[in-house]
Amino acid sequence: MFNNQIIQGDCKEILQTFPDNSVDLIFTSPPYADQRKNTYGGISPDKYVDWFLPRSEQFLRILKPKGTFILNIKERVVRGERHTYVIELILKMREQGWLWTEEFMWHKKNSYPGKWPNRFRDSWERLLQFNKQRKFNMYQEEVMVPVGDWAKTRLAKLSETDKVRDESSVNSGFGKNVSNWVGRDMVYPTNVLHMATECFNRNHSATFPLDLPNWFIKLFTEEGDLVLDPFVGSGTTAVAAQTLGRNYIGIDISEDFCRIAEDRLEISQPRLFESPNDYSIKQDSPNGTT
Amino acid sequence: MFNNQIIQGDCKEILQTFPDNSVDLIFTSPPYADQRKNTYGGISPDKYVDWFLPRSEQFLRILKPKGTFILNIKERVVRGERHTYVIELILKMREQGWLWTEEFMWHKKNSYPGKWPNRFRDSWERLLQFNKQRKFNMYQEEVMVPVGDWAKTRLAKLSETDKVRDESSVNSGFGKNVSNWVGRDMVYPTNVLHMATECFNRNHSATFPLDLPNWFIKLFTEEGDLVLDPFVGSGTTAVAAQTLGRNYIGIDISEDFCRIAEDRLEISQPRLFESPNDYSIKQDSPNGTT
DNA sequence: GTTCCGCATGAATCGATAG
DNA sequence: ACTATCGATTCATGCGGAA
Repeated sequence: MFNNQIIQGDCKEILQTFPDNSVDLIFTSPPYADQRKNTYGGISPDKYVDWFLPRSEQFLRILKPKGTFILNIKERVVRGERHTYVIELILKMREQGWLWTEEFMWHKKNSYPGKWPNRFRDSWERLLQFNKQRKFNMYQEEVMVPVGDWAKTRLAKLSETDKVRDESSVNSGFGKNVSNWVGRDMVYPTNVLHMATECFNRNHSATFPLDLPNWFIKLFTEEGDLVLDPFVGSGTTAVAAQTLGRNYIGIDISEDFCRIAEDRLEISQPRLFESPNDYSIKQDSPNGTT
Repeated sequence: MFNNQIIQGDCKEILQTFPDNSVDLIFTSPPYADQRKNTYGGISPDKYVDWFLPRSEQFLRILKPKGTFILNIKERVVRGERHTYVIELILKMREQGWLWTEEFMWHKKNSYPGKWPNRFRDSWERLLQFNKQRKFNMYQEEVMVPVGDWAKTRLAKLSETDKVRDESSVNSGFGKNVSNWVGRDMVYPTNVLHMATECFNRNHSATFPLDLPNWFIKLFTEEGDLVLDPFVGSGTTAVAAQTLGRNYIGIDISEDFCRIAEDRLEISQPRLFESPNDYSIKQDSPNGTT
């Protein structure tokens, strides 16, 4: 098929040539409404849902039954209000047959600066998880994180004070949980991710950090699986998939972006032989102090 | 009127006795669907919107034109999916006349423990901001936070070495730049709040940390303003308002909760004479490392 | 070789000005 | 009135050069 390629075109048309149930993970950050006008022509917020739905219909068809679709998106402010196109999209996609399984939170540590009389800087984006079935592939152990300071300090004093408390306060839920942590270095993460945007690469404006697709690819796929990004842009998703030993397909309507993505894939390829697992996931430790 | 009281009853009826445009801030964390069954009879997720709308209609009427409504809520999981009642509520409240101004994010640093095969621990909640007008009262300076580690480490040596340099090299352009930073260790926060839940209150569920109402009361009201919590529960919002020198009104359908709230208000009252501003806001520093 | 600092750069938003 | 463009605002981040 098209494995490990960047394809130029509109994913609405390109994907029609794909067979049913063939993709393990779709991870994408589509052009936000009116946001990347120069490359995408600027979809107006009011028409965004209608623009998106025929594409998500294709996503639904080509996704494997146990596959996952992660949609990175954030609504913009229109006339002083958060626009509703994202939450309307969720409702419409459910009518289309999607399950809205979860909403992860990307806390952008370095959000865009600015000051306004009626709002603060927007510092988070949504990562909507959609599935075809209630049962889907999830490899939670792959994204475990080192235990945070909270647990470290808590467990240090456990033997002294908390063991006594453990007996006295049974229904706090705390004492029982602590015993699960003892002797562990790694814990499961939460649904909040703390990552900085990458605004330093001059050649390509990577919209999200490599760690973001990295995390979800590890979580929802195994090696050899197929990862699709239908709005691949500068190719961050494809690079992450390639580095992690997954197959990738990237689609973008812009020829320039396709070329940039191919260049990045070319450059990142040799790294496989140097340090295969050099991408550290800076995901939040459960207490958020990392 | 009812200033500085806890009122037992259903806010839908109680609020009908309130005059129009009389409240400066409504801050509340309503009973989540099916969560506080024993007290509110357990509103089923599918009926939640219909249950809420007549109440939010009263909120809209009694709120001052430049006032704000902060709604702390999070949809629960139903049959493996995030339920849609929260986003449906947003759409319906807009039809009611509300403006959906912003969505703050409360990152719960110590989320409820647990492990499931298909999802991680839920570590964030929504704080939906609604307004009647595009222009509303906002006192941003009241919630400024210490500057992040970046500036801390970089400016740490300023007072020692660089102040000397400042005098010797006048036209380097460096001295002028420094003057902007010296004495300025506070920056505006973002729309992501990092606070731990308070897990010591065992008798009543659905508690949020005192810092949460504290932060919004400081941000959206001045001293002497009126703060309403129509689902006051154990009284956290009222205590915060009282401590900050605002007037409060708390409403709850449960007599037990009303008594607990009144007790807490009684206890917290004397603190005013000890240390009026002793509640440190642990809001996120912009880089999220706090 | 470290550590340290200057610099450019963002999926932004508002208000004013202009057609 | 309603849209389109532009300037001002602001701060975390990594790179590159300097000490």
